[in-house]
Amino acid sequence: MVRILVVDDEAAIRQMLAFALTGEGYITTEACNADQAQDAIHTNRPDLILLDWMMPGLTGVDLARRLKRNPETKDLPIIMLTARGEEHEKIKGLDTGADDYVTKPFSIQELMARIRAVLRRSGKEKEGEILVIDDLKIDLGTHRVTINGQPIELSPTEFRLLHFFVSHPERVYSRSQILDNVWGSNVYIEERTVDVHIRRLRKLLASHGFADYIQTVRSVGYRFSKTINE
Amino acid sequence: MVRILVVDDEAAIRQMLAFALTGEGYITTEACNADQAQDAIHTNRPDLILLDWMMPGLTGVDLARRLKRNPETKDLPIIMLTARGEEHEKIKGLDTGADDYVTKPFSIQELMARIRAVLRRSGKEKEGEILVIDDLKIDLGTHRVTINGQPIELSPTEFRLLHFFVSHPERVYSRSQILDNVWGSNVYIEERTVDVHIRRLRKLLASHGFADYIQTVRSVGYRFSKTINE
DNA sequence: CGAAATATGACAGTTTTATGACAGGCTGGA
DNA sequence: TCCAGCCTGTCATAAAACTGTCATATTTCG
Repeated sequence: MVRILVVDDEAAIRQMLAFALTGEGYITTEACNADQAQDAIHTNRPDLILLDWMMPGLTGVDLARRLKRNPETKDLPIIMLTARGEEHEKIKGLDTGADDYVTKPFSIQELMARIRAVLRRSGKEKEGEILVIDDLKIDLGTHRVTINGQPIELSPTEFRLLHFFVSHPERVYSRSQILDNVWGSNVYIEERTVDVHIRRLRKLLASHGFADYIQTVRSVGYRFSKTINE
Repeated sequence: MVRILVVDDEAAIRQMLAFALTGEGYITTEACNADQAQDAIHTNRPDLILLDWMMPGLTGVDLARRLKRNPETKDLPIIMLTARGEEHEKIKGLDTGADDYVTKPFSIQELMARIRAVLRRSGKEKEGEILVIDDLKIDLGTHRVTINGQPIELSPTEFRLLHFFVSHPERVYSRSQILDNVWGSNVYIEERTVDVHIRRLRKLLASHGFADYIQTVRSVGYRFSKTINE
């Protein structure tokens, strides 16, 4: 489950990118300025950032520099979107810390290729990763979940939800945070729907003896935790 | 538990904001003019102030300046609400000391994003904090309370109440101050209700060997304190 | 002792979450 | 293209959990 944050002040471009990325199986979040972007990065850390070079207010370059300066965010890969007129080479020389550049207008294929390349370089790619918690294993490469060796059949959404929980254990997430992380922002879905998916996931896990890991934190949200609370 | 003070002379706007903020998990207090605001700031220090720029009497700008001049309040982040006609740029130049500006009409999302951004900058964000007093730990990230490692189950209100006490120890609070801080102002609740919640919290803490920390100060209120008084 | 203030236990109304059912959408095949 | 079957988002409803208030004890203090 790779999450991509799209930062661009033009709604049309954001939407186009979101559409294309979603189609490729990425989860997208949008921000229309640097502030919103920072916000999104903190509440819902993406795996990669597509950043428009020109934006009103804090520009993409500034934001990139700032992110690269902060140790907490400096490993977040950034792909900068630049307009043709802006002289690629010159920009590259600016030492913004971006990991790659794409010149508008660009083809979707080209962008996707670069995204994959950057993700591969940053090691964030899904290949080969295996998450383990107790007897639960999530193999991202084969997209397979097993408990104690026994495979479990999960629907796509269940898989993403479990993946999210396993990679963010112990912390409470509100329903809307869960929606953002698992469904991607810019979807409008009833918050209660999260409950339903939680139930489905719980039922599946329970039927394999892996119960009580998804805990309800009343009036806050849910938490995935090994420590059973009494 | 982040508290936000909303200062605006129009009741409708105050209510709308209070509703939206409460929905996001903030505790809100309202004031309809600068005087009330100052009052509220002293009896119930907020973590952030939403301040209308135009108000009868002392305007938002004046109040902001005053707060920023006072060393005790100068670190309180302020977000100024301005009407469109008021020329953003000009206002920014006024050196009011506000930390950010939002132009009316604004979208709730935008406001929330800016609030989070400002809170983040001021380090007041809820994430990751862990409060400790003796063997009592409150982990805001996982929303978990433990005594000596043993988890305690608290209801939402109990959690907020304990959180408030632990972050404001060694000081007496009247029942109405407690109501303001834990329930938010603009709720109409019997003062005696505080007693009941205190009792519930005491009982829970006592059952885990953490008794006598919440002390009754007769005819004044309650105090959370390590130093047991005789 | 008597008034005032606080602690308690019980309770009913609310709020929040869990569940079961369902219909539209989508997918892969026929 | 059409169909069967799986996914999914939403509801209505049931089930829990939480809360605010009261009436009634207890305690405190002059």
